[in-house]
Formats: sequence, C-alpha cells, structure tokens
Amino acid sequence: MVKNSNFVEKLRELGLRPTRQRVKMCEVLFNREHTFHFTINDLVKMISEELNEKISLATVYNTVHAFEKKGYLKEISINSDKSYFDTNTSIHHHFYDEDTNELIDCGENDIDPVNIKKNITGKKINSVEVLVKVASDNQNQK
Amino acid sequence: MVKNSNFVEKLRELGLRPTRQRVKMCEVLFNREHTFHFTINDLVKMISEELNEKISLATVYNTVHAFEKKGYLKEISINSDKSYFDTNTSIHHHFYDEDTNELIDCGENDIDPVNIKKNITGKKINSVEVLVKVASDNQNQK
DNA sequence: AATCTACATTATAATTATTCTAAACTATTG
DNA sequence: CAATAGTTTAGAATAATTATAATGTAGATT
Repeated sequence: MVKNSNFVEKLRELGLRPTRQRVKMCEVLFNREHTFHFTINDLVKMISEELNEKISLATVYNTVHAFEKKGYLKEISINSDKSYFDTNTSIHHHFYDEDTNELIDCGENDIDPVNIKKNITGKKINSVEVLVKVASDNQNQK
Repeated sequence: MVKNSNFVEKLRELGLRPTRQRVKMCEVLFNREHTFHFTINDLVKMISEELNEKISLATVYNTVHAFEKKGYLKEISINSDKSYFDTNTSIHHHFYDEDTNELIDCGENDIDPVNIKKNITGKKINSVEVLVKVASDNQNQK
C-alpha cells in the first residue's frame, strides 16, 4: 500500500468502505517509512490513542484480516504465544531477537538465496523463508 | 531420547517421577523410528487410547512442557492457529504442505547451509531455520 | 510392610485470544 | 434525504492454555 496518501481512495479501490476506523488504521499501518511488525493488541492501543476514542477489538481483527486477504498485511509465526503481522508482504526473511521479542526484517541481500535440493513430488514451492533467532552474547540461549 | 527402552529409568534420570501417564507418553512419543509431529490434542487422544483410560489435559500440557524444558521436545510455529511439537529437537528445516497441513522434516542434506551476511551487533545467532511451504501444482497458492 | 511426604494427576475454574451475533450505525446510491 | 447494504460495536461464544485445590501415588523413612 502506498505511503502518505489518500487512504479513502485506496480503500474504495479495494472494495472496502473508507470508514473512520479503517482510514485511521491505514494511517497507522501504512504511513511509515519502514516495515512495521505488530500484534493485534499493539494495534488496538495505537488506534484508540490516535482516534481518541475506543475501537472495538472485533473491528481491528476484521480489518486486519481484510487487509491480509487483500495482500497488504502478512501474518508471521515466531512462537505460539505471539502472532505478529508485517506490513512487508513480500517473501522475506527475519531476525528474531529473543531478548526483546523484536522482529526484524532481513534486507534483500542479508541472506544468500537458499538452495533446496529435495523436491516433493506433485508439489510446488510456494515460499522459502528463513528465521534467524539471535540473542545477546552473554545470555543463555534457547 | 533413546528408543525402545526403559523409560522408567530415563524419566528418573531427568528428575521426573515415572508415573503411569509419563511412561505411556514416552512410549507414544519416543518409541518410534521417525520424527513425530503432533499437537496437544493429537497426543491427548493417542495417550487416552493407549492407556485405555482418560488422561487429563493439564497433565499432557505439563508433561509436554517438562519434556520441552529438558530438551526432548521442541515447539514449532507454522501458523498462529496450530501449535506443533516435534520429537526432533535438533536445529533443522521443515517443509509444510499447505494442502494437508502436514509438517515434514528436512533431512540433513535437503537444504544447503544458509549463508547469513548480516550480523546484529552484540547479538549471536542461536538458530537458523528454513520453512518451505509447498502446495499441489494445480492449486491456488497462498 | 506401614507410614510419611513431596510431587503428580485430576476435574474444574480462570484466563486469554479469537470469532460470532444481533443490534445500532453510517457510507453510498438513487 | 430516504433506502439499503456494508460496518462497527458490546457482549456472548468458543477454543487453547494455565491455575487451583483436592486427591492420589512414588519413593524415602521407619
């Protein structure tokens, strides 16, 4: 989704009515320089603050899933207790900081292409993603 | 954990009392030729059948987590709605079949070593794992 | 072998994350 | 500006997981 722009039009193009809540969500999610990783709860807090009024959890879930379906958000699974979404929807790799629970996108050139030598008959590869878990040097690793 | 063996002794060595339930869980989980992927619910069903009596969900959760803490099970996150455990606790890669929701371990030689060119200052790499999502050729991909 | 004690198991309650529901609301169309 | 179809909302429902407190049991002590 394009930055710094008229989200009202963008939403309409997607076939989603540009409601107050959705426009604000777009601003929070897509009006930024860099990739953004968040949980639903993060987002509910941010939107409520920005809107200066409460937003329903259900609305946030609905809208996040609508954006996901349209290809503007992507779900990332790191561990079972946290579900992240990512505004970078391309196939890409991640660093995960086990100290801070922070998720960091890998750049295009941070990891060499992965060479897969096995293939599964009748199946084609849809995505190849690498997760690199890091932690501070002097800490007990997981 | 070693196959085909006296799990009573094994459990004791781990500092876990060899209860009926734990011994049965060991038999179901570790008495097998190949890696096994399962959800908690899968396991509850299997254990109950094997034991011919009910087992409490809480016990299965407790014991799975105890085994995980001791390093005999590993949790795998594929997507947010399913939490898998894996009897293969080494760092290894996976194929995930999006048609059947089946998780398949990669062999040692199925994927070439991943070359990571970026490093994060003050952090060391704890693990590098690749997830290859596959689906049948003639299907709409995710 | 009987007893003791700490750890385990259990049923159930509590908690958390997510989805559903039905009523109230609102953007769009005519 | 009225009609209507899609949206938001609070709250209920569901599902997964964890906590609780009573009961049971393995292993040590007598």
